[in-house]
Amino acid sequence: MAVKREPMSRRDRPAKPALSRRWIVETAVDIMRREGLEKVTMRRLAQELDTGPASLYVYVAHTAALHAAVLDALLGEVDLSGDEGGEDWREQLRAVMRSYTLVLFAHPQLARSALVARPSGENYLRLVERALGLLSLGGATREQAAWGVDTLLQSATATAAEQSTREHDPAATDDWNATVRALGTASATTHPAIAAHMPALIGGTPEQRFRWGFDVLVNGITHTPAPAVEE
Amino acid sequence: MAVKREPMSRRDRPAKPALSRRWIVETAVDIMRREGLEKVTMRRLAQELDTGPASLYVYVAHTAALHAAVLDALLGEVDLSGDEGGEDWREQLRAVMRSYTLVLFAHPQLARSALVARPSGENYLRLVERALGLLSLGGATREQAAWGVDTLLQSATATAAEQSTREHDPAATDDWNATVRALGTASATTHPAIAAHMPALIGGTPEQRFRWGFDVLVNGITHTPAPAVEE
DNA sequence: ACCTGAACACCGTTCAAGT
DNA sequence: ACCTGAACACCGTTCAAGT
Repeated sequence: MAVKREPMSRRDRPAKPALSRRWIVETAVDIMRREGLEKVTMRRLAQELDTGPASLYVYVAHTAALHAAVLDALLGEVDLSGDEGGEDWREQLRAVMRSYTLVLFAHPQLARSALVARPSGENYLRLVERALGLLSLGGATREQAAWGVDTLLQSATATAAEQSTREHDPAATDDWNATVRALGTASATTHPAIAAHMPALIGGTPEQRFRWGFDVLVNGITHTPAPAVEE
Repeated sequence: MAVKREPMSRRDRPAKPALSRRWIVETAVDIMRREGLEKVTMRRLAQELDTGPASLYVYVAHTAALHAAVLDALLGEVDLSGDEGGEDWREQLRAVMRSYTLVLFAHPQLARSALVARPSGENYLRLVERALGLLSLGGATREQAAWGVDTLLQSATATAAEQSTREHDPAATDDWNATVRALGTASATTHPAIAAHMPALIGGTPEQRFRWGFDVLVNGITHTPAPAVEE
């Protein structure tokens, strides 16, 4: 007996889920993992979702908001435990910041969008919460901790945005080479200080730079008095 | 008697100068001042120069390089004297960094492009030269000065990139509002540290933040030992 | 060497019209 | 309320062909 069945076409592949913000963002993350953030466009995403670009605007205000949502999803990968750091608040904070930096390094173009559109998703809040707690443990005042978290995250984000571009964008590599060349050929007579600082200006391993940059900020944050902010 | 004359059309307005990198960049700066960096596109620029976009590629490798050239031109406006600062190296450096920050704040979208494509023009070199000199005066080692300049410029640039977006881009204002709202509504039970740091997290005048941020970095840079970089 | 027209392969966003 | 087709107004970059 033939079984009565629905027309097959709809069942050949997993049914196309109804449009929803959640599903849109998941698909966007997918495209980013496979092809990079520059392919996460409204048009391309719509195509992947089997609809027209106009449909997305019901759930996403504009492209920047889409990228911000992708970023927050990625921040879910940050290890907030600070486990490697042991008991010391400073080492734990270092581990958290290292994890944050690594996530951004692994997804290059995202760091850039974080500088432009400050994230505000759940994973971002968790990260801020954790960093505030660790700085407080280290004896930072309320203002020092609050502004310090800002500075730490901004610095890590900016570093990732700079470095990442260099690694993945051929054009940006040119720019970096141009900078190195420009610094290198600055003559000792016209730019004596540059010449005198030369090996250091372009040297240092990424790990050395990360460690020093982190220590600079934490030392500065905990030792520089901040004015009180009123309610 | 009728005077014999050339066809007028060519003389009605200042003769169209021959294409040259110099003239291209000047025109680009012009468009940016009038309409913002987002209008400085290859196509728009070519139109302004009365030619086709393809012609520009003889002088400019790609759009990012064009924006980098515009940025370097703008950096000519930075006051390197540090005059307001008096005799103290620290106050002079603060004045220089303040001037740099103000230039970027005045030309918002440029800061963003500086983070992506590191500048390497003459004006950028002068700025680095000056900052290195002042940090050395303050007793920084070669490594501290070299890496410190990087950090100072990066921090100022990132701050401008963040703030500037908020001021000029309506969408970015939304994002900032979203962040403030997200931080503000983080409940005391799920995010106690955020709640505890609340007025400070989003508070402080730009001037307070600038001063504190600068002091954090300078204190950190001069007090944090850096490993030696070999030749 | 320098310049160009034309083409290729894309974008974001809006809006009137449909369900 | 949600979804869509179609349009508007743009992009960057390449390349064969010209001067």
